[in-house]
Amino acid sequence: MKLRQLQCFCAVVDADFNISRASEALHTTQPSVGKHLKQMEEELSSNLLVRSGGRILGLTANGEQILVWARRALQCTENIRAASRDSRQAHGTLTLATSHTHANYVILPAILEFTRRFPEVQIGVQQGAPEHVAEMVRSGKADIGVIHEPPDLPREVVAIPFLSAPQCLIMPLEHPLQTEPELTLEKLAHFPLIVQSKDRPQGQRVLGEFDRANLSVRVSVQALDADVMKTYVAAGLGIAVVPSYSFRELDQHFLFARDVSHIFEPGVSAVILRRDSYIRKCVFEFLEELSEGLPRSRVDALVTGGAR
Amino acid sequence: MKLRQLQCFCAVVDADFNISRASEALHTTQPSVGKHLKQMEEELSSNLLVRSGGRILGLTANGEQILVWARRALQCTENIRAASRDSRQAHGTLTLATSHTHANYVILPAILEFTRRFPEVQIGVQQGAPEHVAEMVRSGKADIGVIHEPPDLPREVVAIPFLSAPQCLIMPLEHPLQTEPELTLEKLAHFPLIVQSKDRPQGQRVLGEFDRANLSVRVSVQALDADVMKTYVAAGLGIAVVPSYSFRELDQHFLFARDVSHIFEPGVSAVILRRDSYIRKCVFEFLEELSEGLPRSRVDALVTGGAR
DNA sequence: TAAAAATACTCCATAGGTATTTTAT
DNA sequence: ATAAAATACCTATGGAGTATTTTTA
Repeated sequence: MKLRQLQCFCAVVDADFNISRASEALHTTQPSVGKHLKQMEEELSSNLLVRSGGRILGLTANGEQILVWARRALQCTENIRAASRDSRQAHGTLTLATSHTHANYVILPAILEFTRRFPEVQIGVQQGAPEHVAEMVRSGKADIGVIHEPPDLPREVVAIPFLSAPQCLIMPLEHPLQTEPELTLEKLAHFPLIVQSKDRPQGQRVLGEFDRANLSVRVSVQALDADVMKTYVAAGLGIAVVPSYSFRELDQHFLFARDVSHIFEPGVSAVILRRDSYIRKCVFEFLEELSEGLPRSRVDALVTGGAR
Repeated sequence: MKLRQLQCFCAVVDADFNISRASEALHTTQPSVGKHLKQMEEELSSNLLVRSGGRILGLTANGEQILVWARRALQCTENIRAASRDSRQAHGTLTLATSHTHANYVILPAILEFTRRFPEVQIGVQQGAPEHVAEMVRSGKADIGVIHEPPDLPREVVAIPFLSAPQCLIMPLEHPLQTEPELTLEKLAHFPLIVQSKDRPQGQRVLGEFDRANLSVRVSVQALDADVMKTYVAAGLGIAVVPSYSFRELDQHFLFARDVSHIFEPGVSAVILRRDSYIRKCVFEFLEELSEGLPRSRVDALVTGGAR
């Protein structure tokens, strides 16, 4: 068996069972790919592809199984190359995919410290919705994803929680809730609320709490990140629940914040990493910078088979 | 990169960094292996092996990492071959590794039904201590391991619990505990006890219960399996705690059994499978025969990355 | 008839072998 | 002095390409 055979096999599947197109993708010729396939089937003495005359229609049951292993084998060789590249020079670009809120508050200190220690490594920060972040990590376009308590993730990816932040309620200065002796869900429900869009974990969590208590609440604006929410709250559009880390010293000039961790579950942040991929040294460095709870040993164990 | 290169690299590591011996293991020549290594290092433009003059002393840091991926890649190709072999004919031998007790009681019905449905597949049953069973599965000498609530397992292996059996107390006929209105740990402690050796999960569980209650108990015999325990109990050497499935209709002529599930935790049986290996169709067939709780979908999910 | 796969044939790279030299215990 | 790795050199396989035929949608 040759790696080239596996490569051709996967390429043909990826090219919708068109050998000619697969050969283009591999920068080679149609007869070459065709021969490799034939040879592979011969070596394994079993049919991998369903052929009807001159055309290929799909995979046999056996072909389906083998495709999985072939992909993994190729991924391994990719990882070997990546590991060597990484061992030669620790330069390159570290790509993070995250939410606006995390980019702005949670990972900023890590980025500052990381760039100080490894000025030769460029950092790219991509932003997007949680599913988008997960997809970027899955596809390898990002090295690390950082998001709130992830929804269901593709299995090629692992989430490692590293931060649990209490929630706080923010309101404009002079707001009646500022002096309210004890905050309850009922009391919050009297005021218009600014929340994250319902498809974000943070928005779901907050609205879900009202739902569960059977309280109807008026949502004045759906925003995407804590900064916008803060701006809107300061403008008097309503009150909002945000993770405590997003309320800064400076914000006291416009906003008043009160702890509501007795009402809302803390927001859990997790890093997302691709399984079964080589993870570069600089990724481990960054993770250790991001949180004490992400030492190389733990991350390694979770990404590799360990306590998956 | 060529699979042969990876093969040579792994072989050299396995041969304690002796190229000549590695070449023998690969049924080829020393210059051939040497050239592959050199070429691989060249392609990756990084040193994998620590050389001192003409000798190889060990792996570089990078070599260590790459070894892992190389092994996996080769494992994948092995799985591809296995999958094809399996798809051609579902014959061959299915090897089970298990404890005496499981062999005798738990898996017997599955074996009967399996051999009826697949007479062309031979079944080999190996017996051993739990660690031994796990090792056989790990090394590929057995397809399936079946043991009691496993201790810590090598990570190349997964345990899937599929049976939880209440414990029962067995005693000779006419034994005073037979008419005792309510069984307690204290009352059991008055009689000599026959237990599994302390290094077996079942023995640990039973003795642990007495320990936790700070009760001293006289162990008359340490046996290895439920059959021997039953024989000894019938011979009047003491009482014993065994999984309920090991008490059969026929045993009533010699023994009396009472449920003690309120005192002892149920015994959990699990199948042990190798991770990251191709699993033959007949293995899935057998598992489905063994328990309704082991459908292919679940097993597949656990053995592959899923909820590891 | 057009597009895709199979076939035929050529060429060259290279894997693998033998024989030999170099190097280190 | 011995054992192991590197080097030199040879051979044959097979991988990649071009050109062509076959097949089917």
